[in-house]
Amino acid sequence: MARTIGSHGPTTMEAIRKAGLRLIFQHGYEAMSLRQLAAEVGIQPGSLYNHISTKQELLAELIQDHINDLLRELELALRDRQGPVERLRAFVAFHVSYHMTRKREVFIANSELRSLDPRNYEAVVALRGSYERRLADILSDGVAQGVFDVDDVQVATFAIIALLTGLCSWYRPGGRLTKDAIIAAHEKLVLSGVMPRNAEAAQAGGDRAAPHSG
Amino acid sequence: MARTIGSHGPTTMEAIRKAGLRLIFQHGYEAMSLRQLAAEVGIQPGSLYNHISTKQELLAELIQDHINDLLRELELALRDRQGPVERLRAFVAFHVSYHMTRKREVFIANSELRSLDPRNYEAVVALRGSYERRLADILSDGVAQGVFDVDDVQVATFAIIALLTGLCSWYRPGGRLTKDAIIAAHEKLVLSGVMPRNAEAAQAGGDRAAPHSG
Amino acid sequence: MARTIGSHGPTTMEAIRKAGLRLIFQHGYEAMSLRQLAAEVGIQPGSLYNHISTKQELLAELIQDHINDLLRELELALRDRQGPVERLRAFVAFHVSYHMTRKREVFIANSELRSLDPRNYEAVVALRGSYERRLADILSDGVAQGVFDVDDVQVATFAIIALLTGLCSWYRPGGRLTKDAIIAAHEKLVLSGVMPRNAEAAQAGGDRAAPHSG
Amino acid sequence: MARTIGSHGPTTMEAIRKAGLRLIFQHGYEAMSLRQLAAEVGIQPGSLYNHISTKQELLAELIQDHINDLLRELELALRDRQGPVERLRAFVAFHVSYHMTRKREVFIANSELRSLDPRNYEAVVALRGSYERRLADILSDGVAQGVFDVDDVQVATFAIIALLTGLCSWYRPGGRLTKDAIIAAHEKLVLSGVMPRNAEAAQAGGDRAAPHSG
DNA sequence: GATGAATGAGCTTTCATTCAT
DNA sequence: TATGAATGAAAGCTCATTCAT
Repeated sequence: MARTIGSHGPTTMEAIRKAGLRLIFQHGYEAMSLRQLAAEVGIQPGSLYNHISTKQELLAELIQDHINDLLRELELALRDRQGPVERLRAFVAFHVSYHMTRKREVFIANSELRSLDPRNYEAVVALRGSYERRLADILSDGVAQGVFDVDDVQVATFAIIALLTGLCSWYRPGGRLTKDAIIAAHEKLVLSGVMPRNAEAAQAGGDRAAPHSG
Repeated sequence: MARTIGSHGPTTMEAIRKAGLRLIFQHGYEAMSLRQLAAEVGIQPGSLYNHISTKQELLAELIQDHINDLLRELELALRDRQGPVERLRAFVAFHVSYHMTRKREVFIANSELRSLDPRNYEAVVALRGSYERRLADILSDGVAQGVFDVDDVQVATFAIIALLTGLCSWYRPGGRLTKDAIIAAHEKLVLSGVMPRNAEAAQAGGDRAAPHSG
Repeated sequence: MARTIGSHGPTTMEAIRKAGLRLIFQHGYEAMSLRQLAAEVGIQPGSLYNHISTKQELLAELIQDHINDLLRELELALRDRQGPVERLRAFVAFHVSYHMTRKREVFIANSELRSLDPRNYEAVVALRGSYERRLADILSDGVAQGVFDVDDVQVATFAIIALLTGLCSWYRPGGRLTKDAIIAAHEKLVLSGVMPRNAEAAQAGGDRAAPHSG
Repeated sequence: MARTIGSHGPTTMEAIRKAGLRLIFQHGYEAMSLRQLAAEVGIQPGSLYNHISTKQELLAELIQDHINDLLRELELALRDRQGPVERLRAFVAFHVSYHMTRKREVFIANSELRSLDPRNYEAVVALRGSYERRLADILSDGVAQGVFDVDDVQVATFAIIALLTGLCSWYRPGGRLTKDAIIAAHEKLVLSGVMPRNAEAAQAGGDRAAPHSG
């Protein structure tokens, strides 16, 4: 508990991750220098290497941890949700909500993929693929059951994820809209987008009190 | 093409822009070195400065030119289109089509904004704002006329643009789907997303033979 | 011919080689920093890279050039020399003489071999091998003709080269002995060492049971 | 052997010396990092400092201990040997034998002298001088008694030591020749080299006008 | 005696940029 | 317009060493 100069113990690694997240989000991975990072943390550049093995590995870790969290939490969010409509609604609500609270991780995981070396790149893309597949499966089920009408499930999957992820680039906490309003707006856009017109399919209704609305 | 080594005349600048586009798309602005760029063009690094004034200005020019083109061509695409529905359909078709043919410029203009210095940044963001406003206006009109039903025009604007722009990250020419099929899929997603349910709103019809479909 | 600041043109590379030779001789390759080298030459560290591709390649070049020179000049020194005795004498005189005038190159080529990366190492060792073979051939011929008497040609080859090369570690120009005296002393040692004692001089015999032979 | 990880007690120092010897022999003093050394020993870099005071002092100690051993054992090897010829033979046999069994120490003591700081350097060079003097004395005695014929005792001393020490750079245990054969070969070379050719063997003469003698 | 985290200096190398030729 | 050599700053990383625990 001494904590004399600079930071100590397990705390330092946490500080590095936090500062790294911020700096990469702000300037990009290539543009962030380890000198900057060290200064932010309050240690000497060389001291970073007591905690990370490489700038590249720091990036990989940040991205991989994020994607693992994302997958794990998606699992929780979808547990107990039945039927394509309810599951899609849950997916949207979860995705938007997660992206609002972990904007930086999400942004980095999307925009700095190209800075990963091939080995790390493959690993992350594989994980991301399994996230996308969750949505694709929901859409496929919906199409099969006739509750969704989409020309191409693949295209719709990419489009929906892009739509939802776009949030990161404009959302600021404390903005004009409440979290729930934002979630509701996206739910409506997405659900309308994939449900068949004219039929009264989506009973929608007031019951869609968002998960995560707490 | 032709003029291989030590290329000269007006061609050199064109070669620089082309190579710059490719390299920035591939590696990112920060990660692209002028040495790489010069090598790609077939000249010495110092010779670049006979054509550009700064790495920063090269980026700014590439992005600004792109956004100007985008705006100009959008204008053409919307000319003669009447009514929110038709105009939205035209917007989507134009945006998707443009993004398919100029993927690199689009991607750079989105992802390298943060690398612009403040002066250039402001200029570009302003231009981008006026592009977004075109879509926002269409949506507002549609809401006013009761043909669109969106919770929040601002959110919908961002969402639609993100949805459409996402295309750049997966589209490869010669893929599974034709250009027209991709355009159609996006039109359907977007239009459905913003048109009110139950009413038979979208008169759709065969007339939507896509602009740019040539 | 302007020569404004720092050094220019082909001269710089020559200055780098010269300074490199001196510094590596003095401190060793690992201990010589490119900052030192650049300072010695009168340019910035980064500017070295306009002339060399790598610290490693500089070393390799210095060593390789030396060995090539050595081989080429040995060829000249042996041309027209007939018979093992005369050829051995010429070899010794040449080797000693060369080592006195190019002490630094010789020393580096012997002591910094281990700092070469494998590719360069192989190349240099091969060249060195062909230098050694010249001596081995002379000895073999002499033995075949009965003018030399050595137990093992290989061992003798190594021993003679070591003997002669040892010169580099004590010779200073302007010392107690003239160049010719030094050459003469070495010729005598070597020639005597390999020529048969016509009488029964070394009674050798079983009594030389080695100390430490246990 | 045993005591694998985090080895402690008097053993650790021994492990450090052993590993240090190996690493310095292999990579050179400058190129060996204490991190490498610690890893080899199985402790953390910082822990080395419970055993050594400085990287420099470790080197000095290794070299000094070696030279002291060398001197002590030479004393034993020469005890009871009478007469220049017998003493020279004993010297050669001892030197070769010692160099075959302690190749690494010998090599380091020769090649890393320049890495010693001035104080340590002086001390070691003084010890080495007294080793060389043993040989010089033998040669001088022999010349005085007329059993040796050398042009210059100093040169001969250096040459013989270089010849014998060269062994370290090619000898590998288990090679083509037995230890005794190697010793015999060197004895013959050296003894022949310094003993007078009873006849007019080396006619020396003016004809040895050296190439390069210009 | 060992550890883990820190320091501060230094490393090789790359960078954008300049400029005389 | 192109070149080749230079600059000055900075990059990622390694080093010997220290020291509280």
